[in-house]
Amino acid sequence: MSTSHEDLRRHPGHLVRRAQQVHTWLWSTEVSPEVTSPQFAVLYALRAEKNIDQKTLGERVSLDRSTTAEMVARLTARGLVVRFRDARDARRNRLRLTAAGLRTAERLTQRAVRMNRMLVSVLSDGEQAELLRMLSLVVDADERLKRQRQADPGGGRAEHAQAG
Amino acid sequence: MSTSHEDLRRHPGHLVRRAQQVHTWLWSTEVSPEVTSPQFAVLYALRAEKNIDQKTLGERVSLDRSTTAEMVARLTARGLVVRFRDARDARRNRLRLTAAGLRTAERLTQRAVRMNRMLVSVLSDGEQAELLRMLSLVVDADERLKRQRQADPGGGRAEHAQAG
DNA sequence: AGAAATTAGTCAGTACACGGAATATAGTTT
DNA sequence: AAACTATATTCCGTGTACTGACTAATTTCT
Repeated sequence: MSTSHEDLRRHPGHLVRRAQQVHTWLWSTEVSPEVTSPQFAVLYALRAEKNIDQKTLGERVSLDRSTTAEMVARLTARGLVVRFRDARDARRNRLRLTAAGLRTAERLTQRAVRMNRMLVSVLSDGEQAELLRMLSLVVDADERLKRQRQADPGGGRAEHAQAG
Repeated sequence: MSTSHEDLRRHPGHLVRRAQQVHTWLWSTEVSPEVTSPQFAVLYALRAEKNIDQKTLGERVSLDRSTTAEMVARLTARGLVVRFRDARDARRNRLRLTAAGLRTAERLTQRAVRMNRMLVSVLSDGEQAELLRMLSLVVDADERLKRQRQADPGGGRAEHAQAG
């Protein structure tokens, strides 16, 4: 006991990082080695909404402007997405899936669903639902907190009370 | 509803990625902007075990060889860690915290614990324990699967049955 | 209309993360 | 001892992710 490196493994933050690592690995082996999970998220979002701009896309897939731009550039280079300046508002890049992009999105959706089942397959169905619910709660609450603070830095009452 | 971009937000994998994002942000605002969470993990592991080599360190904090090497290089450059060749086995880099590294590790441990409480503070105490338990189960199972497959590629029975 | 503020995107810099190839050292076989 | 194998690290290339500074276009205010 008390080999204190075990403590770390009980920190939610560290656990989440490890969870993401196994997810990335499972994705590359079970879904696709060439299209990454965030790239798929982009294709998926572009399939759902036609001609959105980069900012909106970033919001949909939870990526900041810089990362979104890079990712779109990569997907464009590979012929899965097209990018063109909006005529009405020349600040915006509008985005659209190519035929190949659409095919890829559809093909990988099946596999992604299967992989996600694998990822949490040690848990019972009830536990899986619980995990999903709790993760959503945590993410939504913290994203809310982040937006709040960024809008009003240093202001407002503390919504996140720390235990203890 | 059926605005299908909401589907993504119910994929465990995607949720885990977002969870890691909010964790990273909360870390930088609540624990330290200059020492990152993975860097802290390294310091923490080095505090627990003296003079371990890079490979062992990587195992403790769940990082691959390349990333471990880079991180150690950064921490060395900042004077938090020292790295020296093992006399008995000249392949190995042995690592040790400096006095400053130890101080940093100890100072940040308090804050890390507090931040982790914040991260999951939308959940009740019971839920937090459940989340921790389930995440650990998922991570351990998938890491086991990964090691298994890497040791014996293509062999063995499928331990992870996919639902459906 | 002109100034000021806002907004979208780019660019540069830093850090995490991984796989494959190359290198060096160590251990094992014959 | 030479040949082979295993191991630890490094190096290279790619991709994700964020911040801050900058540019360009639009909107708002006066």
